[in-house]
Amino acid sequence: MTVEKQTRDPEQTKLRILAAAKVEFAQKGLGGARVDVIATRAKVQKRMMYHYFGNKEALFAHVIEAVYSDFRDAEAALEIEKDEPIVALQKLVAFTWNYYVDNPELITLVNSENLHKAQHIKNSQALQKLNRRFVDRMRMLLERGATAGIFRSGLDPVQVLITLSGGGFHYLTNHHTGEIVYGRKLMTRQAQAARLQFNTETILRLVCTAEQLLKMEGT
Amino acid sequence: MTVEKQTRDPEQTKLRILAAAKVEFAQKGLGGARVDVIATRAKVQKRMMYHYFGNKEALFAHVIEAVYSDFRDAEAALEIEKDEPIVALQKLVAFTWNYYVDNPELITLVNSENLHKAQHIKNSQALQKLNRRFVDRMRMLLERGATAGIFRSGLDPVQVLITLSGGGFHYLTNHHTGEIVYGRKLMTRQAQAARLQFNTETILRLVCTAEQLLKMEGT
DNA sequence: ATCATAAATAACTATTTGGTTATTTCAAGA
DNA sequence: TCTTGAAATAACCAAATAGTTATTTATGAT
Repeated sequence: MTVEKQTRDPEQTKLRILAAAKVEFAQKGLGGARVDVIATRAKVQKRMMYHYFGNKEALFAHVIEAVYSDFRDAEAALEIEKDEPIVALQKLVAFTWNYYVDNPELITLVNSENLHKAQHIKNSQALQKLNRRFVDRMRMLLERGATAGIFRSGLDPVQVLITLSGGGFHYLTNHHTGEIVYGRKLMTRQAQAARLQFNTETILRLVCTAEQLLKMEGT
Repeated sequence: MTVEKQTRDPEQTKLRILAAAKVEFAQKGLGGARVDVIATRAKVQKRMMYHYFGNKEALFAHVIEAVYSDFRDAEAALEIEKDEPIVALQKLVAFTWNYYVDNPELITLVNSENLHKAQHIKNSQALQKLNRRFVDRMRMLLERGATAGIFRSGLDPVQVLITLSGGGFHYLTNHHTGEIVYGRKLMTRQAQAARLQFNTETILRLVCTAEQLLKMEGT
C-alpha cells in the first residue's frame, strides 16, 4: 500500500486554494471568512496561501476577479449579435438568470465586494476591458432593434442592463428576507420559472415599442 | 465647572447603542463589525451592550427589526390608496428609491441579513404582519388599476414589488462595482435622477396595458 | 549524481475579539 | 431616609485569528 506522499503540484495547489476561498468568502463574506477554514478545506497548509497570494485580502481580490471574468466570458460566448433582437434579449435575460442560479457564489461575492466599496477590483484593467465590450454588445443590440422598428430608440444600454440583471440578482440575493417579506417560498422550481418569465416580460415591455407590444399580445 | 457625572438614562443608553450598532453593522456587516467599536461609538461601556441586548447577534437582530419596521411604517404613511392608480405607483416608486437613498444602512443591513439566511428575523411576528399589509396594498392597487382598464389584469403583486424595489435596491447596493462594470459614475445627482426616472418608466410599462402606453406616449 | 530552488510542513506568536467577573453608584419606592 | 435593584464602570480572560519563522523535501536543470 502506497503511503500518500506529498506530490508537488503548484498549479493544483493554487486552484484548490482559490476554490476553497471562493466557497468560504461566498458563504461568510470577506469579514466573516477565516483563512484557517480556507486552508483546511483546500487541504493545504495555511502557509501556502500566504506563499501564493500574499494575504487574505489579496486572495479575495483574486477570487473576485476570477468569478467576474468567468461570468463575462460565458456571456460573450452567447453571441447574441447573431440572433434577431427579441430572441437575443430573451436569451440574454435567461442566460443571466440561469448563471446566477447556477453560480450562487457570484452573488454573495459581488455583495461583499460592494460592502468594501469595490476596492479590490478598482484597478483591474482586465475587468474594465471585458466590461466595456459587455456594454457595447447591449448598445448594438438596442440599436439593431430600434432600426428594425421593434425597440424604442434612445434607450440607455446601461440602464437596461442594470434593470435586466437586477431583476434576477435582487430576487436571488434577497430571497431569504424576501420569503419573510412576501410570505411565500421563492426558490421552488415553479417560483424560479415564474421569476424568469416575469423578468423576461419586464424587459421586453421596457424595450419594445407600444405598437410592437400590441402586436405581440395578439399571439 | 461641572464634572461630567454619569447621568442614568437606560432608554437613551439603549438608543445610543442601537444607533452605533446600526452604523457599524451597516458599514462592516455582521461578520466584520466589532462590539468594541460599537461601544466606543455609543460612548457606553461594552458591558452595557451585553446587559441590554445579550450578545452581538441579538443586537444585530434588534437593529434589523427596527430598520425594517421603520421602512414599512414610512411606506404605509404614504396612503397610496387615496391616489389614482398611476399616480400611486409613481409615488411608490419614488418613495422607495428616495428611502433607499436617504437610508443607505438599510441596504447593507438587509444584504448582511441575507448572507445569514434571514435567521435573525425569521421568527418576528411583528415583521410578518407589517409585510402582509404591504403586499396587500400593492394587490389592491393593481386591482384598482385593472378595474379602471389602465393596468393589465392578473399581475402578481409580489413580482411587481420585487421588480419595483429591485430597480432601486440593485442599483444602489452594487453601485461600487457598477461604476467599474459600466464605466461611468452612478451616484451623481444627475445619475440618481435618471435612475429614478428610468425605474418609474420600467414599472409603468410593466403594469399598464399596451393601449394605455400608446395613449400616454402622445403626451 | 548533485545542486539550487521552489513547494510543502510544522510549530509558533502577537493581537484582536466576544464575552465575563467583580465592584461601585445612582435613584425611585417603601 | 433608607434600602434595594438596576445602571454604570473597570479590569480581566480564554479562544480565535491573521500572519511568521524555521525547517524539510521534492524536482528539474546542469
